[in-house]
Amino acid sequence: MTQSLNTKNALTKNQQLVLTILNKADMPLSAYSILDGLREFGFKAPLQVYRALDRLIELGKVHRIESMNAFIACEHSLCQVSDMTAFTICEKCEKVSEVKDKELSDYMHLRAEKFGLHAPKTNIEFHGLCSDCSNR
Amino acid sequence: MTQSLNTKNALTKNQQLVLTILNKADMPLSAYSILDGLREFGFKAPLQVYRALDRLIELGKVHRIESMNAFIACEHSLCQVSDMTAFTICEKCEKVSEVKDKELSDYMHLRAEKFGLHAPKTNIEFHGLCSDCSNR
DNA sequence: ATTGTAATGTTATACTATTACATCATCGGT
DNA sequence: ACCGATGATGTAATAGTATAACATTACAAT
Repeated sequence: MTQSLNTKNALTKNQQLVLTILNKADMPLSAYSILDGLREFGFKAPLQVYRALDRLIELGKVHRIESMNAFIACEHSLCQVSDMTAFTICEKCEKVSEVKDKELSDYMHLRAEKFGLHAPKTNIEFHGLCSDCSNR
Repeated sequence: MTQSLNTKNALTKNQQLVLTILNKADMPLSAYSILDGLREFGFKAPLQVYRALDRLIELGKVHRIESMNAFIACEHSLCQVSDMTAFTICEKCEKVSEVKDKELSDYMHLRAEKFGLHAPKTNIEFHGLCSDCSNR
């Protein structure tokens, strides 16, 4: 049996295109700016973007920045699915950085269970001034 | 001098209406469902809702549930402005509860500074199964 | 009374996301 | 090789969320 184009983890063409444009960007992109960026590769409708994003998020390769309605490529590891994501967001320059912090992640997991929540997936968004902006 | 209708903290009529409908609801409401609920009180346009929400959020009386594009009244205290908000969100019954946890809040503040973020405002959204739903 | 400020009203428009349905490709079993 | 199931894709239409721009009103301070 030949390997399926999409057994479990391989990305489809559309997913690959969306991931590539997100990896190139150094900031979160909106779904529609991804669409515009991919028109030259044949994208024509928002759904093509949203479908790819859904899958990439499921795989942990992309995260959604909830407070911005925008999407960013995972900066960490081999994109394993994690139960916690955290981001710092500068209110001035809008720089977004993903935070990976095992201690924070463990702490959050404990907290969530303390609150009676099972199988938690936690998202944290820190809004403030990044060090560059606060030094100016 | 008579007290201004809106010196510093008093709410305007529109703000009061929006806050009231949110207090009555036991779940987050979208801006447009707030609008619909307030048509009988003369609301006609989304902006009336969004403007009131902006102010109420500024005052800490309302929070935005980022992952739902919806709004919920603050359940705590005298609605003082806090630098951290946290919510548990059940993926099954969609119940949303605000969490107030001084230890968590302090911890987050330390973390944010460790990440080099100044004047942080942090939002946490815990997604999972609430105890009711996970017991079924 | 005049004026500055904030709140409001109103229309139009921009931005974000999903539904619905048609088509195509691939895989597994016969 | 055929068939049917499944998943990916394409496309159009529509639903849902949020803001821009500008006109108007209310009120308190001078």
